[in-house]
Amino acid sequence: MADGRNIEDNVSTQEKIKEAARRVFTRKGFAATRTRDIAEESGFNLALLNYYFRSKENLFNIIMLEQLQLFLHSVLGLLNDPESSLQTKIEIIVSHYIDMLIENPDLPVFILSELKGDPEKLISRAGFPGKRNELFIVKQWGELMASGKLPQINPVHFMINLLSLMIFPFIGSPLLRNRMNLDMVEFKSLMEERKKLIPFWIKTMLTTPMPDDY
Amino acid sequence: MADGRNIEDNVSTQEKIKEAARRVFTRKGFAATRTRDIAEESGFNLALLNYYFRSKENLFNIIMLEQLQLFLHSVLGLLNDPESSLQTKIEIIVSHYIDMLIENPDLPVFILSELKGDPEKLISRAGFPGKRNELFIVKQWGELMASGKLPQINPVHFMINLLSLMIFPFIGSPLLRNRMNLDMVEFKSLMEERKKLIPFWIKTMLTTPMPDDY
DNA sequence: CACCGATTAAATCAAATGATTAAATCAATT
DNA sequence: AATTGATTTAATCATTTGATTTAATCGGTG
Repeated sequence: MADGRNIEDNVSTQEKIKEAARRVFTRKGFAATRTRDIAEESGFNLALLNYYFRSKENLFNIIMLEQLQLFLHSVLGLLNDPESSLQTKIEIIVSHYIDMLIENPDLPVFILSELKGDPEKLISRAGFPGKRNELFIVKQWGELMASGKLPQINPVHFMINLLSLMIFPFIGSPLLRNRMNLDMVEFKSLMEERKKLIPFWIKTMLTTPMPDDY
Repeated sequence: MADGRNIEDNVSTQEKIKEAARRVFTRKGFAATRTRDIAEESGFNLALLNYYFRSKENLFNIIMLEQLQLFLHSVLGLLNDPESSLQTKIEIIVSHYIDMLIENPDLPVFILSELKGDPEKLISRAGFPGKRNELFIVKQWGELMASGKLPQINPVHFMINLLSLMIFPFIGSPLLRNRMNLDMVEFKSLMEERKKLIPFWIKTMLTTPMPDDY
């Protein structure tokens, strides 16, 4: 009965198709994806794709929006939390985000290669937390920097570094694994290590003043 | 005469077509690229594409191989130099590589999204310097770590961090610029700053021992 | 049983696309 | 002037691909 063909079930199959579409789209990108691939991957047939979703574009937009949420929300959401200290904020974000990336290793390449050029249109449609100066973590960082002997570095560098150290390994995973002779198990183990290492690195980067000859 | 139509000139136009192909391919990827786009971009017509290069695939493989050289050689080549110290090696690599990325901002996404899955076939065709344990810089790093009080961290992390901090900003550029309210000029200026910052960060990461509670 | 939405199967369309061809033009060379 | 290779123009082909349609089937509900 859980697999029958009643009215309630169209939610389930519709969801199955969406899941299949997500897998194929994130693996191959929009242009390289054939609607027939999605149909096959879903276990249903082509006609049913257009029965539920009217077009490839439409289906893609739905997927993209959800994946964009997944990609941005956990980071930007937590980054905006006014409760936690800078240090714990970073620890939480890194741990959560690396877990998410291990579950969705194709996500970064998908987002960043499909978003080429005009992110505004899509992003604005999704009500994400604000830009640079609205982010609470930037305010925290600004106060910390103003207070003392921290190196005077544009806070944007700090954000870029945090994202780089978390995300890039997954983007470069195939090449890195090849060049470094890593199998998937070793790679995942390294990523687990980075949950602790990255917050430490970020902290030392922030708190170590640059010598004069730099 | 430099623009006439003699025998020598087919080198020039063949090169122009390849350049056009490089631009379109790196901007849109293989699947989204139409041979007609390349023709238009090159200023020549479709028939001439197949006159010089027999197929889209063939043209793409030529481009991909060259771009792969560009993407890997400067890093892997310099990484293997036994002459320079670790510190200066890093400084040189970062400076050169960021310059190259400013010139070719689409290169990382292109390489890393087209290489999905099976890098071996392409990479092996290009005789690149060796893998993990053959790289001289890894030996240097290993000696340094064995010698003393450096944190005991897998050297692979060090490589990953170096590449992450250099490459990711260009991969995430559209999104970063959008979220951080940066125009292209500010972005490039930040990347220039990073030529000095990244070597410093890497060094502090390497030489700062982790406290016990980590 | 009769009805109904879900789903399939198969055929088909129209457009896009990679590739090829043939004839013409054009510029330099001989 | 004749030759030759580069390049264009335009037409055409075969496939792929997104989309639509129609008729059939299937399973649960009333």
